[in-house]
Amino acid sequence: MTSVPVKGTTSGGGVGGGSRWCPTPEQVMLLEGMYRGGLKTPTATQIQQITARLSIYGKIQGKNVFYWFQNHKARDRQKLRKKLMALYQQHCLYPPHGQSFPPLHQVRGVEDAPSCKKIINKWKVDLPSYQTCKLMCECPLMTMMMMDQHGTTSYCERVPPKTLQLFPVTTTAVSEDDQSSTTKP
Amino acid sequence: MTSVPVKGTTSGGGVGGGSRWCPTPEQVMLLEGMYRGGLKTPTATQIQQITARLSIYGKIQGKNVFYWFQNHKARDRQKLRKKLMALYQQHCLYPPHGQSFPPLHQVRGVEDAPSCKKIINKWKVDLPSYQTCKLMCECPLMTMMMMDQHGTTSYCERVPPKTLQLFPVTTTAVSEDDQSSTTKP
DNA sequence: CCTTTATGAATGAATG
DNA sequence: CATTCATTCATAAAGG
Repeated sequence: MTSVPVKGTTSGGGVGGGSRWCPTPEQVMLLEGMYRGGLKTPTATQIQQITARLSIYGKIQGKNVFYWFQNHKARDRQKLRKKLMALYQQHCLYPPHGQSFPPLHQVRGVEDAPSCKKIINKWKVDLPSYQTCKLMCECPLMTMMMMDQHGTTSYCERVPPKTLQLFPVTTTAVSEDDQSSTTKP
Repeated sequence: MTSVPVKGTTSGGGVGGGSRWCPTPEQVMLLEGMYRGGLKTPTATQIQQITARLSIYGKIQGKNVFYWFQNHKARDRQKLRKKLMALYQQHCLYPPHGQSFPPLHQVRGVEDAPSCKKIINKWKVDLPSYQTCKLMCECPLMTMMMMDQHGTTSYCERVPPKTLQLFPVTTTAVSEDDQSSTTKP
């Protein structure tokens, strides 16, 4: 697997410093290692240390590390949430009467679009995504869907490992994953 | 990061599966309809529903819908911004002092910072590019440039026309450098 | 062929 | 934290 672009141009190399941080493969690798290792939300101190250590591979700032973890975790959860939602819909929420799906209606062209604002509200008829997720997370279904979500989920954070570990985090071929979309070559 | 496809070219062994999502005309039509109808940023739930509905026209996944809206809006905005910029330059308002332009998003400076939770405040030395745009969008000039897009631009969203200065001259130095102790948890 | 354009995808950076 | 924005990357299609 070829690695990331690594491209020599643009920022990465630490040009005048106008662009955004472009992590080197080494940095990414290390960051991911830490993340998988369980570090999900580094403290200020940790961020500093990490920054220092990674700086030997390329220009990097504390905020980069900070954001990296923020984003990584967020996207991780986001994916999870989406899957849950999909499953949830597919399993529990059938349309009231076997009809297609309730909320969405043909929003044809602009012509008669009934005051956009309305539409938006119309669609907004969903339940708070966050709460929904929370609730759903408590439902056993979660187990199912976690199945294909590789075991990036580590122990630390929140509840102490004591509780339980749904799956043996066998460090499967992490990466790639995604919604199994169109298997990337 | 988790991936780094980089797939050289055509997956040799990759199943004929397919690379990325290729929306069918029907899907595109519906998506555009919704977009024009006012839906610019669907919620997670909406994405799921849309996905379900569009799936009868062809293979599609939640993330595709998500990205579609994301990109569509972004590009829409980008074009708008460009036009505005052009008009802006061509007409009135020259930079206060022969300087170039108000950097739409020049983030710079901000050196590393140790603080944790509040790190953000530390590097928060840039100017709000988004707001700038917003302000610009509210300027009457907008009307002009919208001309050639026919009604594609939905009439909803944002605030109603109002007269106001094009640019925030409030560049009040943010030199506030007091960092006292920032009691960090 | 090689550039240019359009667009799906990914991710760094913010904001609230 | 969840969401959103801006940029950038990777490709496929279109045009010279």
